[in-house]
Amino acid sequence: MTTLKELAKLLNISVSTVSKALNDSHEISENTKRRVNELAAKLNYKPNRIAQQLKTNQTKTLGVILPTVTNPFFAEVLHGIETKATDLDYDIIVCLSDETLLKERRSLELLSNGSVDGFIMAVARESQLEEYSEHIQSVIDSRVPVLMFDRVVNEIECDKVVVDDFQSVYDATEYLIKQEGRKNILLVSNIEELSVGKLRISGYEKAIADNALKSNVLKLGSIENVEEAVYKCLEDDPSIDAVLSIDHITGIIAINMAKNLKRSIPEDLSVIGFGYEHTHLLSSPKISIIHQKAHEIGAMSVKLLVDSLKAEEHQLQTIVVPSELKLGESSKSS
Amino acid sequence: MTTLKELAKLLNISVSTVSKALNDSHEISENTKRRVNELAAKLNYKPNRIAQQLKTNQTKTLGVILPTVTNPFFAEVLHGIETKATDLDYDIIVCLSDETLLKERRSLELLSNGSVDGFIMAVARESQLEEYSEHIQSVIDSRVPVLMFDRVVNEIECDKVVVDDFQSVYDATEYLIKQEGRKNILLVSNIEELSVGKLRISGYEKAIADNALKSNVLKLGSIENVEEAVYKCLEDDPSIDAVLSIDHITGIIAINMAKNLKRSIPEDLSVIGFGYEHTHLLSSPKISIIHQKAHEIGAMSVKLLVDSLKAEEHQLQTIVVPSELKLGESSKSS
DNA sequence: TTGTATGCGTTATCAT
DNA sequence: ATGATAACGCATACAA
Repeated sequence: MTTLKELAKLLNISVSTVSKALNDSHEISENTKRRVNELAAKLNYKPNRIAQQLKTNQTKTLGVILPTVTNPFFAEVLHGIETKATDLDYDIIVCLSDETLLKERRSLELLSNGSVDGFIMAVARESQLEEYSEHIQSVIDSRVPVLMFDRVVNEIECDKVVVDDFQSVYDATEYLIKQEGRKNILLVSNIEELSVGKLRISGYEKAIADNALKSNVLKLGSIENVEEAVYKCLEDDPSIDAVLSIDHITGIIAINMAKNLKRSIPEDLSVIGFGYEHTHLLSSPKISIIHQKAHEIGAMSVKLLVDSLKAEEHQLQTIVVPSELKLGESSKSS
Repeated sequence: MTTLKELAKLLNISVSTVSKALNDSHEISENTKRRVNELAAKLNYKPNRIAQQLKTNQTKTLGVILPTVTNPFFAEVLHGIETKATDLDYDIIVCLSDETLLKERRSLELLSNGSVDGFIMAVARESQLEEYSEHIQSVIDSRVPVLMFDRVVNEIECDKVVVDDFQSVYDATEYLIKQEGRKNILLVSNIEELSVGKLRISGYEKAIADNALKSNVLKLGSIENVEEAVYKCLEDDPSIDAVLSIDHITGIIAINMAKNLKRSIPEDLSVIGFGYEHTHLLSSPKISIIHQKAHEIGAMSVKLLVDSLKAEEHQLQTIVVPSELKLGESSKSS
């Protein structure tokens, strides 16, 4: 790697002159600038990023801690984060907690030594179950800003970007009832123990209660054979006329099982699930989804965090990114 | 952030004594070590990573450049990379090229200024189509090691980790012919223009030729309505008794379309696709897949790159990670 | 217009 | 056993 010192020596001028020339300082003569820039270009000089970071005491890097990246929701959030960060001239260091408290904690500790200017994170499943968050508070106390998205800890005061979990499911349930005249809506879930799962189920329960219907919830979080469970549930109760899945997988399974049971979709049975960019491609008929704007969630998170990094006075915010009901072929259009 | 200097001042000793004490140097008295360590713990001192990087001239960070992360293959590779890197005490900076040459090039340039000790990358679709790779060669020339996985540029000399694309598809085709007695195998693809796509198709063609059968290839790369195209193809030719998809999506579509056409799977029609961890969950019957060991590919890549970083003399290698045919319910067991 | 000196936080070498 | 000094590469306040 070429350094300022090398350029200076080759040109027989001082390091600071070279530095100023490269930064186009008005103190430097055009002639010198030209000479410096030519040599720099020739030797492919690039200012050493590490040295700059040490000097300016900022890394222009964000720490991103995700529970997993094989879940398409988080994959798409990551895409949004990466795109916006690149836009704003930030790098991202990515850590995966694998849904464990241990790795989440370790990553936070390891990176809060000046490696990053701030964190964007969604809390690991285990951390949520154990309701443990001291490791996160500790980072904030050490004055490294943290932004939480999707899965958040209410007790911690920090910027947050969340989905309208309650409302979107409430609305979808209302849609099935009011627009499609469904009476027996089965809610299917494999994430009932997560904060977002609870909110979504509440949205469903509220809509069901508001319409004086009977709640019907199938929790699959700890079940081995999900397909079989869904199949049996549908088989046992032929009066079920709609399935509302609150995750990105059980909705598709419900469609497949319903077809195996010879139920017509959407005539006999409507199916709505949660989904992302290409979810609908994977089912026939194409599944209707509550589309979480995952990309946008990621982008918003970066924007909010970087804004707070720049501002000296910052008001903590919680931004709600509304979801959108995207009708496919697995439910009737109104 | 607490620094050595602050500790030194509080303890009325010199910076270098503090540094040595914290590094458990034998030159320092036990008593001093104790005092220093206690204060350091109390103030939550952590050595500034950036300063260490500048000093040692290594970042312990790898640049990871992926075409996309919403494709489950790359998501799982990323998981493998992250896990192994954490293991070996490396961080990863992740960039997404979005399949474009522009972003790939930009990321490479931006990070080859001392930000990372080496790169792990899969070439963007656009770079492959345009057969442009000077930006990669240029990084290597500047003495920053690059490792390519999956989608590689043959002309560039560097470490590589690849899948047995040709062989795995050859074997799967043979399996359909020999074990299941299939005669009219339709190959379905939406990645025929990529290096890996070409290799996979060659594997198929070879097996077909070796068995004196008729080749039947459906290329969907630029098609709008994939479902319709697959449906029509199956409808038009009832003699098709097997589908071999070389990507992770068209196999599932083929199953759905075949069911719509009332073909029995696997009695009338076998389906084999490419897949990853949870692919089989998304179809009924569960799809048989050529399972690319994506996680392992990521882990191997990190190991190979880090090894080369440590060695002063390094022999370039190309490692082939064999795939595994995992039978689901969409093909007959032998 | 150019050059000198200083400091970012750490570590290593060389005194004391 | 402890401390002073230099160095990593860069940027900037200050001198010349």
